[in-house]
Amino acid sequence: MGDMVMHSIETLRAKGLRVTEQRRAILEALANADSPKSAEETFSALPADSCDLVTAYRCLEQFEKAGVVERGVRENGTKVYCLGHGHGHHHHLTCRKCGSTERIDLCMGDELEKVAEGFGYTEVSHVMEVFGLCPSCT
Amino acid sequence: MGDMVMHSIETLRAKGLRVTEQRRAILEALANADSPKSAEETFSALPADSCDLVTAYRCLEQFEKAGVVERGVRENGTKVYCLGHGHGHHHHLTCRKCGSTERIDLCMGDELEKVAEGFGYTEVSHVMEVFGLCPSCT
DNA sequence: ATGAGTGCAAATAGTTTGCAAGCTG
DNA sequence: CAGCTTGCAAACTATTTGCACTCAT
Repeated sequence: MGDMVMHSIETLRAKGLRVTEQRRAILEALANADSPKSAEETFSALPADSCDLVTAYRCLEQFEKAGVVERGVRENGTKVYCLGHGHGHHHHLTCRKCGSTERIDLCMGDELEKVAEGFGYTEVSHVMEVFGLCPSCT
Repeated sequence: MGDMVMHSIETLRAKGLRVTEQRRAILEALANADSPKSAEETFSALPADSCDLVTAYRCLEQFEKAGVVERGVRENGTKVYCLGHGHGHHHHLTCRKCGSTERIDLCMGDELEKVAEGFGYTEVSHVMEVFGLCPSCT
């Protein structure tokens, strides 16, 4: 089990959440993923019968609240998750056709926060996804 | 009827799309909106019996393909549309609680495109939404 | 006239909820 | 042992599709 997963588990405990086999499996799956995954995708990446799909949805939601995963949105609106700790906040470039992704470290979170504060907004967060056609799909 | 709507109608014609009463109504509704609207919201903003909800979905989709509206995604994944404000690609800051929005002109489209091209990607587009708690909801 | 566009009904996809039973701390 | 978690079924929301009919060009 990677550092990522162990650290996430610590965080869960620290927040009073329980650590079950299902949650471990989901964290493992996310840790092994090279791109953000939807609940369904995370679920299919799990060893057979690890848990119910509904549980995947519920855990991912909890994980997000606990801050161990970051949530994004695909071009079509599906929510996607990826383990955040250690990776830092980042974004993804996704191929519209084949779905392959690249990590993008470019982010203007700070600027956004500044602008938002200018409007008097607090607890600012943002979601950004970049899409295109990858070399092999062009 | 505003310039916005007229210009959009021109564009539709130019792309070989037909101009119906329903489409005019939808364009009007978007023109009067001060923030991006979902298909359902656009539909409810229409004068009674302007058209079917399904038609709203279909038109918005066509409008996006034709380039007369820009599409975004809410934090929860619902798709939203707005008339390209005088062409300026821009983003929105949305209050998580009351839904009010502010326009944000900050955008790093160019940088993104450059990065994406570095990966060999073409036809790059991006979606970004910023969320927070507005002054009155804090 | 002819094919794009529309309405209505019904199907999907993604996600959420209710409730009884199971397991963690 | 209390109550967070899970599984299963069912409900829901947002969106899409099939088909016959209508209307813009």
